[in-house]
Amino acid sequence: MLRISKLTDYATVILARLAAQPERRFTAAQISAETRLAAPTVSKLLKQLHRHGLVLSTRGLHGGYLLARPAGEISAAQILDALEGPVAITECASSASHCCIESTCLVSKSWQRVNFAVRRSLQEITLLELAGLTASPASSERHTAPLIQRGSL
Amino acid sequence: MLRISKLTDYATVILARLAAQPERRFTAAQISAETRLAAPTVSKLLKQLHRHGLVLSTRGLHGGYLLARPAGEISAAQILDALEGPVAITECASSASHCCIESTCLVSKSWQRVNFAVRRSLQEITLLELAGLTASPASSERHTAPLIQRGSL
DNA sequence: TCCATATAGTACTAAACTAGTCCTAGTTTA
DNA sequence: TAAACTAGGACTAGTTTAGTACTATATGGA
Repeated sequence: MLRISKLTDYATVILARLAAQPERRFTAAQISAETRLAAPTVSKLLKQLHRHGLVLSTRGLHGGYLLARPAGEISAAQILDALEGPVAITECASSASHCCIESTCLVSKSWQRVNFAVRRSLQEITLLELAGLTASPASSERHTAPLIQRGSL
Repeated sequence: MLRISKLTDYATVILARLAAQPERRFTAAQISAETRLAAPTVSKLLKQLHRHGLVLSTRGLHGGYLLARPAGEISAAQILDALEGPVAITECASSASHCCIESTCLVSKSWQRVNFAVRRSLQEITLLELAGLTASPASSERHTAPLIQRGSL
């Protein structure tokens, strides 16, 4: 359940690598070597991350990639959006009319609420945490917000 | 992102139908007719739900299906487990040795924690809520637990 | 100016997964 | 024993995902 694709996982690995040395400019080949991910895949993912504004790129000789923002300002939700797009939790939600009776769509709406709540919490998780770069993870605990408020369901 | 499969969605629709009349015994054909889902699909899903103990079945003439427990005691997590199995959020987590360097696996572990936290909150959501059968949804609000405790990441 | 080294974008292929259907076996009751 | 059910598995078509290849574009140094 709640799977993320391999490519999204790879992208996180790449971003984590960039986050570890925020000032260094990495070529796709370097990242490939240092993460042991296939070079074409790394290239493809970096292009996609660039298109969504998560990394900065420089072309030409001595070109390469750089994190667009500090790792603490990149959320897990942004990474998922860049890689997987705004995919809904159920397919029925977009074209609900042709297959659903009333009770069906009620169910779909509930799943949507679950999805929305999960998204909101993913916005709270930063690349810094995903990459394991937080010095004291417990310090942010007081900012914790309930992911799913059951009353809203 | 965070998709559930069509079949899981259908299963929820079926369970919601059963939950609406907890004492009535439904045949697969009746559920198919009343939910407008294809009969073979409904059959297949009911068998799967039975195998995981979510519904009771009676064979033979006048047989059919019945919710195994009150809707309030069936969680969204149980439904997902029955339909999609204990799938991890990342594939790498199960066989991490052949493709990952140290930083890679750190990332995978973080995703696992996210997954676990999401699961825990899905355990709090009942079929009653998914089916929209709660009289006063706001009444359960005080039981709300944080889905993702950022300190645990 | 030309060439080596980068990224940008797109198109294509193979593999895996999902959804849906069908068939046969087993169970119960009239 | 026949009719009305569920149980289980196998099979197929369609879609999605992962991975690769190719061409175009940009930069900087010899």
